[in-house]
Amino acid sequence: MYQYDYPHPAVTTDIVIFTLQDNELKVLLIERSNDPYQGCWALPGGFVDIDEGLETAALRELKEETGVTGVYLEQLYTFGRPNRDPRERVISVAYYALVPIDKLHVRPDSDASKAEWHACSSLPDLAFDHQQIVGLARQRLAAKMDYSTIGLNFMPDKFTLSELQRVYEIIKGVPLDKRNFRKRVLTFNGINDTGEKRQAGKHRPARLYTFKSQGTAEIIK
Amino acid sequence: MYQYDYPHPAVTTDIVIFTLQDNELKVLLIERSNDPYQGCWALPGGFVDIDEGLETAALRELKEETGVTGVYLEQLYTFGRPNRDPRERVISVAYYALVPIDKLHVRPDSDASKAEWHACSSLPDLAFDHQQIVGLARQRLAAKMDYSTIGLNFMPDKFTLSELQRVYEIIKGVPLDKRNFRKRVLTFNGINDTGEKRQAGKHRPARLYTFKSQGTAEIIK
DNA sequence: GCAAAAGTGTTCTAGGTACACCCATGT
DNA sequence: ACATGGGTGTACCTAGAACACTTTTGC
Repeated sequence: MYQYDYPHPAVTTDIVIFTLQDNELKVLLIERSNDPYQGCWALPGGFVDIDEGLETAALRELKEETGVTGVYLEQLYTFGRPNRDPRERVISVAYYALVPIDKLHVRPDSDASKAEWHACSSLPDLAFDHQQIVGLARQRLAAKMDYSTIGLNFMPDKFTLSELQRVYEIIKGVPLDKRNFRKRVLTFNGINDTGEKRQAGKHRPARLYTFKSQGTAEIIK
Repeated sequence: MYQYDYPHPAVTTDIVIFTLQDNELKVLLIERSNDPYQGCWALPGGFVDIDEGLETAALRELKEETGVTGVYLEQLYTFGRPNRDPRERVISVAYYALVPIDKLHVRPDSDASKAEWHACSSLPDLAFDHQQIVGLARQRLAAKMDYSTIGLNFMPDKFTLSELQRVYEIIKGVPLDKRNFRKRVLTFNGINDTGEKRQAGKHRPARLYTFKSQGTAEIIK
């Protein structure tokens, strides 16, 4: 039992974990095994330990839910509307993370009966105010695609420029011109030509590039 | 006495209140009358009531400290490093506000022995991690000046274009071209010519303009 | 008539957009 | 030889930057 002179809220982190799969932007959702909202889909997250930093808590959740580390993580917003949780006053510090396509090894932990990737374009009803959290995260992601290198964090260690262009097209939802796209990304010198090529199908092999600073998002322009 | 099965952190809001005075960007600081950091300068702020929204709490602090309402307020970031407060685990949701030059009627409340405006260029040592909070707020403000109408929230109800230009020059720290500046702000149709003029000194009177949507920051460009 | 801030257009430059063809490979 | 995606250059257009003089007022 822990006692305080004044009532204290509980503090959680919720984390919006994005990835790209099958040409779609997806978020990781867990099916809640406990009340409230039992059986309902929700964002991974949980209570912040009393001696644990906020980002540390988010990284812990991320690792527990997807097994990945060293990815792009950013604080999104703090949600604290009274009654957003029926149990007690809960203030949630939301984070969002970008997980490269090749790094995900989802292994749901004990709290969740299952964890699954859901396309952003057709999300189920979500517990609490998680719909709103996902919405804000998508908005932030889309905005940052324009003026930062955030998109590179979706890429595996080695990737082709066509793959990268596809990522931008999916998130922005518009087709891009190949020549202009290449001009722009090659002007920015944060990606390197590995010298290697990858053969995929009956056509010319593509050059492979790497992103120098995985896990970061530099502001450009 | 309030009891919980698991330890709960305390949650506060701290608020960085900016204004412009004497051609300088200033922040409102209070001198702490209680431990910890008694006698030290700190940001206004305080505990979030158990049934109070986060923004509501910030607005309450703002009103208590400066007596102003209806100004631009935005959530900045949530600071939660363990031990940032020596008393107990305290997670602080930081907000920042822009108060127009003519609206401020600072009246320190009981918590603070005094409240004073301090120039950002020469801040005293601050309590807790408040130096860091002010730093982040300044950074955000400077960035938003470039791509939003946030700067208009520093203006009184009626203002001249020269006054507005001066505001931008102070915050960006660089002189601006008068013709280009006027072209840009007049292209954006969120400010209106009142038709009135103001005589100030031995020179031609200046047109007075108003900002249509006080308390907001539209993204432009 | 002079000091002091208000007000007003044009030219130049750079970055973004639009656009079409050849190349390397597998079958 | 043909189908498939990889790779490359130029012309145009528009938004931002640089730049100097006239106007209105008070003293």
